[in-house]
Amino acid sequence: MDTAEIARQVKEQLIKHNIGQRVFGHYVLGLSQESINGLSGDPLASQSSSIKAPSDDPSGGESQPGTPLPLPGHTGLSIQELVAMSPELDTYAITKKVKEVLTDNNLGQRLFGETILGLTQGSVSDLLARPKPWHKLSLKGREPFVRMQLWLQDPHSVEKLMDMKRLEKKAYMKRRLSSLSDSHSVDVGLVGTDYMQGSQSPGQQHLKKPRVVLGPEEKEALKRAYQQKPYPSPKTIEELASQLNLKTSTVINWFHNYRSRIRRELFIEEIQAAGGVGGPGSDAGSPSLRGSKSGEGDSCDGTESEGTVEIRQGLGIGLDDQSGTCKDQDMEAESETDCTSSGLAGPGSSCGPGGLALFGLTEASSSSQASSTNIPASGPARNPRDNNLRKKKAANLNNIIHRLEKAASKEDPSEWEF
DNA sequence: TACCAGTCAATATA
DNA sequence: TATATTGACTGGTA
Repeated sequence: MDTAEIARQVKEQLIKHNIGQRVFGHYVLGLSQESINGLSGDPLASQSSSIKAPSDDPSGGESQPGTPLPLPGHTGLSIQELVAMSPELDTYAITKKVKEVLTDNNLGQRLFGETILGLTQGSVSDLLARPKPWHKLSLKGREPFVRMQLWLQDPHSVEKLMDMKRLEKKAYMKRRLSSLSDSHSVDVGLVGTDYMQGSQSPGQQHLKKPRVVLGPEEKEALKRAYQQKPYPSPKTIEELASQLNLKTSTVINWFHNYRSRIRRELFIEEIQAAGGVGGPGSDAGSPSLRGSKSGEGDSCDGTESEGTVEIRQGLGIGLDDQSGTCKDQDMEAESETDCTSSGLAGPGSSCGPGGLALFGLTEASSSSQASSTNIPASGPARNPRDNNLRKKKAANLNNIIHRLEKAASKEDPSEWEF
């Protein structure tokens, strides 16, 4: 888009919603008012590539993230550079602190997400509740944590967010007033939740696909299928889909999501078991360890699965084995055991720095989060969660042993499979 | 091509 | 109303 056009539209929006250039410049672009005034070139190009061009008014209440605040004190560096330069961060401690600050100051996840992180409320909720350990994150995944860290370090962070909150409220009230006085006015540009609730054009409306909501029976069946085979063959997927009256893409998506969320839950379990107190993971609705767990430690051929009979009887599906790769178990075994149980960690090992701990507990955090996540060789279980973890780890160890044995039976090391 | 990480956004729940 | 959950999607990687 033409930069002059962008500038023109931004100007229009600022006037329309009574937002000063100073505020806009400070919060959105990290520039002074004079700089904003003189903008005729490409104001957004100087921002990090991850910082999307403002598509809306930050105080407009629209549920559209993408315009995080400038990085305090680091305006010369892009977020990617900061992430790349960042030392290992304790993501759990960061999210804990952020949650505290937000709660203490009565600041919402939506506002925080949209202004500070450039993420939606749901993503923020997810991040805060289930932070992945630093070393498990990609560069992109680290970005929000760096932003959070910088935000926490900024002495005026709360103050700025409060300002944003006030601005939002003001803009909202203004809209309310104007919509009351002119019920015919069509303000689709910045209508916030109104937009979400259906003020789109009819064209947009009919493009929207209704969200699929899986029923408890369907979920249960899928979980059982997962226990049988975390990586079902196309044939199994087809069968599951037809039995459950779902689209195959829905089944595929469900398996992807479930695998990924289970993996993430394991990180949380590990962190908590390692010393994190309370915090995330105490939820009961996550895909974590309630009935899906057997899939993780089971041998690849599913011999330990408890769902076999049920799924076959319940769905009439013969789960074929040919294409199951056991990759999920492999990965989870890696993430849980490869650093602790043997020398299996390869080039892509997920061990923390120096092989200190399993889930990337930073040196800083490892002191507070116990010395490691290693499986205790023995000792009484402290609570059911510990038992659960122990079981999982034992299952994963079995898996590793199983594969080691398989590997050992091959003479040529190049044939070894891990 | 299959899988994953990360995210959105609709919906459910507190 | 704020937060949590989750199906779907995008883009990257092996």
